[in-house]
Amino acid sequence: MNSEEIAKLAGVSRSTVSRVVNGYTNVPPETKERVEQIIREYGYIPNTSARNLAGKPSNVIGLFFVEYGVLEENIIHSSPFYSEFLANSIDRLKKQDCQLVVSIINRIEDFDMVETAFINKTMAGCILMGDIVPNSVLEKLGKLGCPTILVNQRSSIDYPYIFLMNTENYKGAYQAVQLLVNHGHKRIAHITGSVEKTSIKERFEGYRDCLLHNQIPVNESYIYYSHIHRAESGYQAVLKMMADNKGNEPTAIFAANDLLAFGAMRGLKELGLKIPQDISIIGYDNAELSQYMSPPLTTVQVSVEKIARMTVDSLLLVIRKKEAIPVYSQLKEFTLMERGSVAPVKTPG
Amino acid sequence: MNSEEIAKLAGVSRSTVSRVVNGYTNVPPETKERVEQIIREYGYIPNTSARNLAGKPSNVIGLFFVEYGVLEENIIHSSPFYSEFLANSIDRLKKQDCQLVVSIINRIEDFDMVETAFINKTMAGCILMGDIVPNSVLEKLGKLGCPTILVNQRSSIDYPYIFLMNTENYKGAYQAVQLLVNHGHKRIAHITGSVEKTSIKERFEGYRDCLLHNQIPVNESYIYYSHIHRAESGYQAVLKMMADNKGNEPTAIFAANDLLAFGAMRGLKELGLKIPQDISIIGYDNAELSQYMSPPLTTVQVSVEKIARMTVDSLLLVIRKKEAIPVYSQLKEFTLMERGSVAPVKTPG
DNA sequence: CTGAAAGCGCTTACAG
DNA sequence: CTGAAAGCGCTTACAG
Repeated sequence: MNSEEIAKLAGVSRSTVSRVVNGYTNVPPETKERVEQIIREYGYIPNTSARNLAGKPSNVIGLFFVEYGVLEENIIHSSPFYSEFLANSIDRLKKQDCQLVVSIINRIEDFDMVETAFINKTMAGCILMGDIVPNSVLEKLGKLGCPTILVNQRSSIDYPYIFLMNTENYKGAYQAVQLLVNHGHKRIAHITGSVEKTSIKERFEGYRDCLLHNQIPVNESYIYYSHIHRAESGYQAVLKMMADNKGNEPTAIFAANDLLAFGAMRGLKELGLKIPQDISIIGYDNAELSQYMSPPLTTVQVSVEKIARMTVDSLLLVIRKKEAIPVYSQLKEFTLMERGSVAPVKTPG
Repeated sequence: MNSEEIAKLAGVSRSTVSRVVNGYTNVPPETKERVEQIIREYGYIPNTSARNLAGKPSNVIGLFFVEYGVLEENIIHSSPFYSEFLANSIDRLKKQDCQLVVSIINRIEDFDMVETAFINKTMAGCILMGDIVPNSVLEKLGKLGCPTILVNQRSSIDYPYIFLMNTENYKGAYQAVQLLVNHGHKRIAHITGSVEKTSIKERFEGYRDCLLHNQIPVNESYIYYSHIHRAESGYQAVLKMMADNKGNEPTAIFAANDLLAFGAMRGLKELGLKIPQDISIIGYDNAELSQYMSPPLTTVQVSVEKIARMTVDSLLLVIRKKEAIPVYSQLKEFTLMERGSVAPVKTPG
């Protein structure tokens, strides 16, 4: 069943069929009605490849998770943020009759997929998140005019179709650490993650600046760098941290995300420490399970649903209007979810 | 840059360019070399829409998560199984130069997407998982000849391009419950999930049969049905279960998945019960976090990586060979991960 | 308001 | 081994 057959059945030309399919206004109501009737009756579906080839824009969006060199691990698990973002994007796109192609970028060469898809007109635009996207890639995308939204990235690149969409990682982290300070903590450790991720870097900066503004020196031996954002890393971090600082152990920990915090909690318990009596801990992301830990984890919540919606809607707007519309670029809201994992310091100083 | 230009540059016809692009053998090495050189030099990328339109099969696979009527909740979170399956599928497909379109099916009508995409030749085949796919849909897909793999579903539908790929839910559950029985438990409760999911139903059957084979009566008031597979449901289930069975509380719980178990553990703790001293609990899936709970959760592990790989590879094979090849249909392996959440019953009987 | 025709960029018999 | 040509199914100026 193709447009030609529909045309014959309706007694019109393919041009007219095309006009009603595309909702053009210059078709008299009766003609339109008749054609639509036939289309429904015969279940005609316009061929996507033919439409694309003839110049219609694609209705597929690409979502690419960037994580360099970690082939066995998988970014989609590295934080609930990613899988939630994915799920929410799909929901949002479905409502707009768009499709989502998902892939993972492990090496710089993998970015070729993105360009290829756009050149091919097989993809109308894309969302990039995770590790830092190099400028060289952004420049290519920018020159191609590929509508692109970078989630939680910084970039000085200035192309009309490339946008940033960020959450308040710095402030969220700052406020989390301030809570610990307010409880009298001074020996506050930080389990940070991959420096390839802007969100993680910003959380680190929030931690550092909060300490400094409170006249608390930043102690390098209280900072543990884990490259993989999984519970196991948090677990290892805590064991190492406590061994390295015998007699001068931190009294509180700020973990760059909940998964790291979960692992850390397990480590602390194994060391015989009680949370929060002996040591306080705060995570980040408000993973669903954070409230099911013992004790429930204090953490920072960001509305993933909202950021996903803003991202998808903005991208679609840019794609459809074919112009560089100002895009919401930051979700300012976040909430410090105070639960049971933070308590006043036992022995101040 | 199109095949015509490449042809001119290489001094051949478009036909020949097409032949080398498609790796046909009837091109002399020197010609082939020359054309490939030009292609590389100019970065020529064959247009996907044109290829599809001209009859080349698409290289995109659809992955559809089926979950009826739960628009706010999201299946991708309902179990780590789904997000892990997704991540592993992407990895596997990337290696084969294929793309993955992901969507969520909430209503029967949404299945139209699947058909449309296949009719359009925009999708070469699909993977369906989650809630039960109705026969009417399978019949349509079967008649269209759409290569389809159903993960963890039962079906009597017999079409040459429709396959099942299952894990051993029945045996896994049976063995989990047997472990409890071996520890002397008789009052064994079950927190089950959506009956729309075959995997959950099979786990229920494994639970039931294990009890029966051990001459333990199946007590309806020990069975709690939760429709949403989240920690919150497990939490609620346990509170209700304990209230409903005052004086005759279960001494062990088998939860249909880890998320439910996590919630249940929290509920038990709030009720002042010690795990495993007062009550034992087993989950299912071996979620990454299960070993970070206190105590670490005993659970059943299935290799998601393996099932994803088998599924993707089989589907690709069917698509490429264009024939109904026998497909691995069941992953027999599973492992009971014994951790700290199970202990002998305190007061037998 | 509407149709004939060109064009999108490929693939694939077909003929040589 | 290779090219000319038809065809895949649309869209869109263009002319009327």
